[in-house]
Amino acid sequence: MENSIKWGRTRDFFAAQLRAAQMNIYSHFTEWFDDTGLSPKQFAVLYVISLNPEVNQRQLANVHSTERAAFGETLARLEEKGLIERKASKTDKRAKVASVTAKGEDVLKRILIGIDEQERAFTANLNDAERHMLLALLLKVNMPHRES
Amino acid sequence: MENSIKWGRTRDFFAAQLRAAQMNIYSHFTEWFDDTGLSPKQFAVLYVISLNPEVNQRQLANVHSTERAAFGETLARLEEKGLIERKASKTDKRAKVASVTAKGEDVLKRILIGIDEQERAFTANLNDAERHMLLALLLKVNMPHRES
DNA sequence: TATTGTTATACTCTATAACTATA
DNA sequence: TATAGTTATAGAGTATAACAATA
Repeated sequence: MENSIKWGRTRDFFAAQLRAAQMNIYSHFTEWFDDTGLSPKQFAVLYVISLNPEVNQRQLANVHSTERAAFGETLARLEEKGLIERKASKTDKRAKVASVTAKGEDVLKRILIGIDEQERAFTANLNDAERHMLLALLLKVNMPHRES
Repeated sequence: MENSIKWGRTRDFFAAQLRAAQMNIYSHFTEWFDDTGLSPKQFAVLYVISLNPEVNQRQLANVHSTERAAFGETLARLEEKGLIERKASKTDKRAKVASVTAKGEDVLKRILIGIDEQERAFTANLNDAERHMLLALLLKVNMPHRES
């Protein structure tokens, strides 16, 4: 019964395979780093803030291809967890700059120590050459390209 | 200023690149097929239903790796749009089977006609060999593998 | 006038738990 | 007892529009 499902061309569609891969890595990541309570996006945001402590919210939102309004919510969640702090920019009173707290640095460090192993485990079906190829192809796809 | 953002290892992480790719194709798909009002997932669900009109909701949910409760909501949205119908199974009074309406078939047809062009446009940075390679690698990653 | 961040609003997707009808 | 589907609840993520403060 379960085996009689017809898939048609489902497996040929990038949209479907990318979505499946993204859901899988989301689950894998949150399970692997369960103690931190962070999602892949929250980790990425925390990581970029730690590298750019003087950057304002709009710039951070741009980096993560997210609207200002939605991105403010993401930052609010990180702030509620005590992982970042926000304060007014010294040079522009409209802007806020975020910085990672000591607790945030600790969480970040734990993920950075484990992330390579986590990603290798996630891509356990691939050998090293395939792993590098997949990452390179994803980067290439994600590069901005001319509108058709 | 915008250019001084430090990315660190962000571009090395599968989690970040898969998430970016999935967001990009979601935007591209919904823009390309704006007149249908469907998301990639809704299209995939509609497509699988059209191929498997006698399959119940639990089986459909399994195909799409979604919990029964959440999947019921997805079907409810398709039903509200008049693209599918649900009726009780003849063989199991607990179960429901979904089928695509005439309107649903029309929407599905429009997407299926354009999907190859849409996916080629989305992967405009890749040549044919790279495109096939990317899809093959995604399929391989998405294959179930042993727990470590 | 334009920009930064916020608030309000809305929709999709995800999950868990408890419920009902049936098997 | 177990299963199919629903409802209730919660949270993350996404987006648009309107607003106050500032540039």
